[in-house]
Amino acid sequence: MAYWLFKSEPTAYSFADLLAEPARTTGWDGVRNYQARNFLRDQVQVGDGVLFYHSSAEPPAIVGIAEVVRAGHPDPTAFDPKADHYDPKSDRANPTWYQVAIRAVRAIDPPLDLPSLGRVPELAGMELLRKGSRLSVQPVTQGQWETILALAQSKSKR
DNA sequence: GCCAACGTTGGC
DNA sequence: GCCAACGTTGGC
Repeated sequence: MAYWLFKSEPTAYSFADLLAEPARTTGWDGVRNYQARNFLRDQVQVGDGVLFYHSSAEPPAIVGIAEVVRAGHPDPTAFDPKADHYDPKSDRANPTWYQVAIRAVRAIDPPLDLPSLGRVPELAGMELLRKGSRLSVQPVTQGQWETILALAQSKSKR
């Protein structure tokens, strides 16, 4: 059991979009960075926890929790000439790009915005908070995961 | 819109 | 293998 943070620009694909999917599930396609690809292909497992993060948002924030429902498998959009992230160099016999499938668990409301996360001592050292961090699939430690869930719980409006 | 911090490409 | 040029990400 491991934990991850997945980034998405909400104008491209938001947590609300995930909640609106059939079975609240989608293939996490379009990842075209080798370090992120390696995590998706080799390490992300069914049952792992996912923090859903909105980048280039106002403010950038962790907005939901998801779980992995299918481990790494080839990303079909890499083979589709009409897809945004089509990669003519990838082929089905030896795929370059991988995806996993995730299912929404619940929204974090209010979201945990980036400036606030930066003030949490327990999260010092989190990859998301590192200056220049661009990795779109990043590992989260169990301690970071528990801290974030506790923050979400304590601020939750019900 | 700016720009820092990357990652990728390609000449050599 | 080096590294300059270029492209991208993403906070501000």
